[in-house]
Amino acid sequence: MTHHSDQRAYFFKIDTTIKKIRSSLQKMLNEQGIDLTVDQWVLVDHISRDEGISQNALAEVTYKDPPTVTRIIDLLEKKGFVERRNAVGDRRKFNIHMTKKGLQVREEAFPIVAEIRRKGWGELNEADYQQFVHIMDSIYNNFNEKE
Amino acid sequence: MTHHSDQRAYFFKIDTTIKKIRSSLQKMLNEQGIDLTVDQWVLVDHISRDEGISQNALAEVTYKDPPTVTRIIDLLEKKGFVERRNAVGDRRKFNIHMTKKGLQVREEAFPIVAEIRRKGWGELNEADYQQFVHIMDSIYNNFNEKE
DNA sequence: CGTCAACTATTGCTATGCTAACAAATCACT
DNA sequence: AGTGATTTGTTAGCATAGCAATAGTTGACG
Repeated sequence: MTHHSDQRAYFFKIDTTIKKIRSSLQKMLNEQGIDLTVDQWVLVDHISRDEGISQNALAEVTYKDPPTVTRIIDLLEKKGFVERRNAVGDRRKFNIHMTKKGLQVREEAFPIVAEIRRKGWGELNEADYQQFVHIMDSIYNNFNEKE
Repeated sequence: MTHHSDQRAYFFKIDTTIKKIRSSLQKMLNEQGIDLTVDQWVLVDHISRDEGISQNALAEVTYKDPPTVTRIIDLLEKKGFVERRNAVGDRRKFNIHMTKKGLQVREEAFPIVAEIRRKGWGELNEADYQQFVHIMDSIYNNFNEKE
């Protein structure tokens, strides 16, 4: 209790920081007239890097729940950005593919995402990045261990 | 683009880390039979440290939207943990106060929150904390600046 | 004073997250 | 083959988040 300046605040700081990043990115996407939410972008980005991925696999790599993935894919399909194709050999599965329209939106969004990323990281350097990864991974892993 | 190991990942890492902290805390609260969500806890904690605070002020200190605060207070009031009292001299405002029951829940939740906090921070030290604050604040502030 | 601007809280709408329950399909194992 | 367990995706319910719009008050200022 003694030596951590204000250990109490770390949850709060992470929370407000991620909110800020999300809202900045969302605002920028809106301003550019790109019809994607931040989470929809995350899926679009993954799908276009791994065409035909299944929904469960998508859930795993994006750390989202299967129900969440179902709904985001529903929305993306409604917008005509991706399509579900029946997987051969397993009638439970779908393979998710980008449409031409989806690939086009991805091209439009990509530089914006890169810009936000760059802007957020700012003048932080490689050593900061190493420290950052160390701390985040450490916190994350502390919750995977037994008592 | 060259020197940040995988700069692309920092958004993702923050996002998954905060989710992990939240879910661990929520699970612990549930296991102890405490009828609070993480966000409800955040408000309860603030209110009990600042009895009579207004909803807008609560929104500001917790970095939540006024509508979100309205709805969380609704839930807390329904559970009998807090109460809205009309502010003297301004009929638009409410002063939010803890009830006896609310203070009791807070006492139960407090050590759990402290334990989760301790567990998450683990073996990280004071220097890590300084770095952590530096990096998070830096990212946050980078989004408040003009171009 | 009187009007218009600003403030406080609320409501509605959409999206996401988490849990639980479920249907359909597939797998494992006898 | 046949039964039970597992996997895949979906649906439903609740909580949170953000945005827009609004009602009721209060404040500022000519």
